[in-house]
Formats: sequence, structure tokens, C-alpha cells
Amino acid sequence: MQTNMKKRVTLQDIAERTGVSVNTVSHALRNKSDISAETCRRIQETAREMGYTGNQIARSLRSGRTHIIAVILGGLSNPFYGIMADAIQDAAQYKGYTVMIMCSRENPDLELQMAEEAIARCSDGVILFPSTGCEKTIQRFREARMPFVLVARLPGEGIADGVVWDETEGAYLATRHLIESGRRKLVYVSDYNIIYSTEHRMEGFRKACDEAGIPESDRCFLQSTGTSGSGDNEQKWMKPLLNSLTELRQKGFNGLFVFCDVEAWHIMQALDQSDELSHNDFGIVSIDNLESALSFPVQLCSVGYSFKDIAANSIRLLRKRIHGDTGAPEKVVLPVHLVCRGSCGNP
Amino acid sequence: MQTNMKKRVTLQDIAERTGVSVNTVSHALRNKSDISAETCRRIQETAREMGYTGNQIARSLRSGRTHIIAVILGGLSNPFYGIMADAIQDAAQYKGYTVMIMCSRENPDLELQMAEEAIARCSDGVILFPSTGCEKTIQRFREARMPFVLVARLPGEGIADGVVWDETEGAYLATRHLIESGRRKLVYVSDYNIIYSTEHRMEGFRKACDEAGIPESDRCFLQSTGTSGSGDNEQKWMKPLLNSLTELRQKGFNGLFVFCDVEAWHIMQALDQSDELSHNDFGIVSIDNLESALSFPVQLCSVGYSFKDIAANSIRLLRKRIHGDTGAPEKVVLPVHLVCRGSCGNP
DNA sequence: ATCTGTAACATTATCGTTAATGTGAGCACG
DNA sequence: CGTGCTCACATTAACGATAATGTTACAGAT
Repeated sequence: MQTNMKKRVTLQDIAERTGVSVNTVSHALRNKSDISAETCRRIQETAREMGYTGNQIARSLRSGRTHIIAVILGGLSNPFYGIMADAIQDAAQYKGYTVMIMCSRENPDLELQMAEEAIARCSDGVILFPSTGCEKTIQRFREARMPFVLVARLPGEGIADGVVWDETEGAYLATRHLIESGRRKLVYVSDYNIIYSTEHRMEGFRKACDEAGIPESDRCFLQSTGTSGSGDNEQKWMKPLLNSLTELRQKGFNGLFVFCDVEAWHIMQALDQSDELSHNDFGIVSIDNLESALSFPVQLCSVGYSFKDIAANSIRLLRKRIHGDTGAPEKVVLPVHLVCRGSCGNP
Repeated sequence: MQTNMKKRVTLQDIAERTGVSVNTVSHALRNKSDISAETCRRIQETAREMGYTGNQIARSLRSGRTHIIAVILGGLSNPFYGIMADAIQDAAQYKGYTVMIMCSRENPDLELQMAEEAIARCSDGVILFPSTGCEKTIQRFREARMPFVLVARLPGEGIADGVVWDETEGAYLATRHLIESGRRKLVYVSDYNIIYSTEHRMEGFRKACDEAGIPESDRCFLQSTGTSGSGDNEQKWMKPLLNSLTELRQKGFNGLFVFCDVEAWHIMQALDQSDELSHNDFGIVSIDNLESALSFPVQLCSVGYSFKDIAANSIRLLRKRIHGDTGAPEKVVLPVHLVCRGSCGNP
């Protein structure tokens, strides 16, 4: 059964080999005081010879610290999360943490399950990209006294530490960009209905429209289906979407504000596969600026923010809590910027 | 200092509360025998009341199993790895494992460092996407008796368990597709020089050329720079690439076999940003079929394989070793298939 | 000659859980 | 009426590392 008995070298083994106590070995390897230079050298050499590797599990049990940060996000095949995870990994590693990524699939039940995992595994803290319906998860972290930070979405003011970017401003910039490129009949289109993000992006959209004097009749909120990429069957969602867009195009709508880049790609794909429409029939802008990190051959105008800053701030806030800070929740709002690549249709 | 004393509920706490021994609590919570139904019920209820969550760290130390699988890959911002990681996560979770993702940045030194982490944290096993120069990493896993599987790249026959797909066949299919769409002066272009993959893809490219009777003079191997996405500065790599491609175009070269989708996107982006060339000047095919998982508005012909099967087989092979199998290394070669989306230029 | 101090180690307890034994009460049975 | 057996728990010993104390030998002070 246990033929692959991993008999790792332990402090005990080194102790026996060098003829000192386990504690002395432990101290010697960590260069603590109270060990003579000669003994210290001998122990360290023996440890190297024997191929000793400290057992993090044992250390964690003793110290109560795992140096693990759990990151709960939608799923890694979504480039948005992929890029985020990469940035967080980097920032975490820089501070000596290992990350453990868990996927919620944007489902509050799975999210809670992942939270339970994070707690059971004694993570030092959790970075949560909260799903819509994350209340129970947050409640659970509180009751378990598990330090956590909310990223990207912040359901309620002062509820917890959070790192977000200026969503309203982002949507405002994107929409204004559409308008400045000559579009005056605008569609806000999305499959997503995400806590925090949706309301703020809608608000930014409205603000830009108001400012430009675009009447309500020239604004349209199109709730699409399948464009978020959750469903697999293309045929199912493309048809209805194209029908709606064709109709809107005939009514003179010529600008699309799309919730995020991933969704915009889906919509562009649909438009390009259609016989009657092309993605050039609409000015298109969205949010996330993923192309900047990925170098796609897609010319999508988008509003970006710094993934690196989001990661660094998340780790910073988390570390504060891990180290015992019990102050009021801190909210970090990062700036956004517009990147024009031509999909707005500006001549 | 330690104001956030996480005083979790332990078996001991439950034992004191119910007036039985710690062991009895342990048994009761795991529905082991030798505990009377009444006591069992009482203990479980108390545990629920007190909000008990088992401590995985302690369990791991005791049992010698962490139920953690470390995955060492290039980096999550690369959609190839993002999709892979997602599939592996899924397969691992299905079998009761949590994955710990570590990034090698395709750098053997970092890779070794991550391997050390995986060992120190007592992962049950490791899934490694080996970098070029992975010998020391593999050596380390062996000496630590750490079960591992190589995925995507297999440096040497019978060296270790491995899951790959038919690279030669893939490149052959892709190249033949180019030829069948009327291209007969072909460029193999790549920045990558990856162990295993590069030789096999080149071989497939050659095989298709040979079969179609394309003379050596009508084949070109272009070693690009920056197209793999490792460098940040676009201007640096685009110029030389476009110069090379312009020259090749003038010489009549009209088909590009690109190492992988991510690289093909970069090249298409460069072509589209050029004044003299467009991505329509070349038939383009590559490998990975990432669009199928991501729904990008990019019409790239590509050779795909099943991410799900790769993930499932990796976990399967790993579990065999984790459970003590010491048989000969197993190599799984998964089939590939071509997906045409039009970038080949077929009229 | 006794006391004190300290360098350099050793011992012991502990983190939370679980496997391997240990134990006492109650009951059946020859 | 003692033996054996089972039930239902308790006790003890790990897992590997580390913090909190103990211990010893020897140097120097008084």
C-alpha cells in the first residue's frame, strides 16, 4: 500500500547523525543564538548532505501561519481572471506568500464552498472577487475571523476592505469616447448583472449621455444572453443577439457600450459571423483593456486600469489584517484611463 | 501583536463541552464505529453549534497527505495556461484535490524554486509544464520521491509519466491545411524554442511539405523575436518582424505556420498595424485552438486537442503514483483535430 | 571554597488530529 | 462463579517543528 513511503529527512534524522538534540538542529539551521559556530557549521553541512527540506506543514501547525493566500475568483479560463491571478501571484510571492486559487464560477454556493476550503486549510487570508450573492461567504469569513479583501466588486460601503477601480468614471470615459467619435444613438449591452459593477457602469453610461444631451429615446439597455461566455452553445445565443442588434441598427443605433472586453469579443464575433451585420456597423467600446496585456489582434477601444496596482493593494490591505489591524475598513479606488484602438469608429 | 488570535474551535473544545475524550469526538465526527448513536448525535450537534471546522494542516501532518496538487506552469496571463489551469483545477477538484498554481515564467531557475516550494509544502504530487532546462527540476522531484507528471512537453522517452498530444500530426494537419488552401511557399515562424514541441512541430511541417512536393527553397524557417509575448515593448519586435515578412512576401511566400495561437495573434496584430501588409496577405494557421475556449473575434485556423482530456489524464497518472505505483513511466498521446476558420485564406 | 554567571546544549510541552492500544462495565455461558 | 467477549469509550503516542524551560560544565568573582 504505502510503497512510496516518503521518508523525508527530518530534524530528528539530522540530530541523530550529528549527535545533538532536535532543538539544537532547529536553532542551528535558523542561525539562532546559543549554538557554537563549529556545531552550527557541522549541522548545516550535514543537513545539506542529507538533503533536508523543512516541512512547511509542521511549521504551519506550530506557528499558526501558513503563508498561503487563497484567491477566490470566477475561473482561470477567463482572461480577465487569468491576468488578475497572475498579477496577484506576483505581488504575493514578492511578500513571501504562496497563492491558492479557487474557482467560484461566479456561483455563490460554490464560492461558499471554496471559502470553507480556504478556512479549513488555514489560509492566512483570502482575496475574494465576490460573486453576486456573496453575503454568506463574507459572513463566514467574519465568523471564522479570516482576514479577507474584496476585489473588483464591493457590495456595500464600509462592509470590508476593498480594492476597486473607478467604474463610473470608466464607463463615462468609454461612453464619451463613443459620443466623441460621432455616435449618438447608444446601446448599453450586457449579459452580466454583477453586483456593484453593473450599477456603476450604467451610471457612467447615463452620465455621459446626459452630458452630451442624448435623449432617453436614443439610449437602449439591451440585456443579452450568452454573451458573457457562460453558455457553450454558440447557436443558442447568437441568433437572438443578432436579431436585436439588427433591429437596433435599423432604428439608427450605432454605438455599443459593452460591459467588458470578453463580452465585447463575443459580440464582435457574432457580428462578424452574421450575414447582414459587421462589427463596423457599430462603434464599440468596453472595459478592462485586456488586449494591452495579451496583444490580441483585436482593435477594441477599452478603459483600462493597473492590474499590478490592484494586486499590490489587495496584498497590502490583507497583510494589514493578517498582522492584526482592526481599524475601519479601507477602500482603495484606482484610476482608469481610456485606450482608443479604433473600434469606436472614429474616422 | 496577536490581537487577531484565531481561536478556532478544536476537537479538544468539543471534547470538553461534551465531556468525552478528544478521540471520541474525532471518531464521532467521522462516523467511525465504536461510538454509540446517542453520543455520536450529541457530539455532531455540539460541533455544529460551536462552528467547528477541521484543521487541514493538523490532519495533513498526521496523515502525511495534503490533498494538494502543485501545478507548475509558465504564467496565468497566457490564455493557454489559463485554460489549462482551469481544466486541471476542475479535474483535480473532482478527485478531491486542491491545486496550488506556481509560475515558472518558463525559467528553469524559477521552476526549480517552485519545485522546492511544492516539496516543502508537502504536495501530494506535481503537474509540471516543463521549461526548456527542466532537468534539475525533474532530478529534484526524483530525489525527493515526489510524484510528478510532465504535461505538454516530454524531454526524452520513458523519462517520466507524461501527457502530450500529437504534435507532429498537429503541425502536419495545420501545414497541409495551408497547402490545401493554395499556399505553396511556406514560412515556419516562431520565437519559441521549446523542448519537445519545437522539434515535433517542425517535423510535422516538413512532413506536409515533403508530401506536397514543396521544394526546400519554398520553405523558410523564420526565428522571430518578441512574438512569444515575453518582451513588453511592441516597437522593438514589430519592426524587424515586419521587415522579414515584407521581404518574404516579395519573394512570394504566402503561408505562415505559427508555433501557437498566442504567437499568431501577435503576428496578426503586427501585420494589421503595418502600412504595407495585412493579415490577409498570408494564409495563417497555428496550434492550440484557444479561440474555441475563449470565443474571440479572431478567425484563426488552428489545431486543437482536448484540454479536458489532458487534465483528466494528468490527474489519473499522478494519482497512480501517489497511491504507490512504481511501474514503468506511462506516456499518453492525445489526438488532435483541425479547425478551419478562414485565416488559411481558402476562398 | 563557595557562589554566580553564562555558553551551549538538552528536555519538555505544544500545535490539532488520528491510529494504535488500553480499560472497565455488563452480559452470556459452561 | 470465573472466563471470555463485546460495547463504548479513554489513554497514549505519533506527525515535524519550535518556544519555553532545564541542565551542565566551566570561568571568574568573592
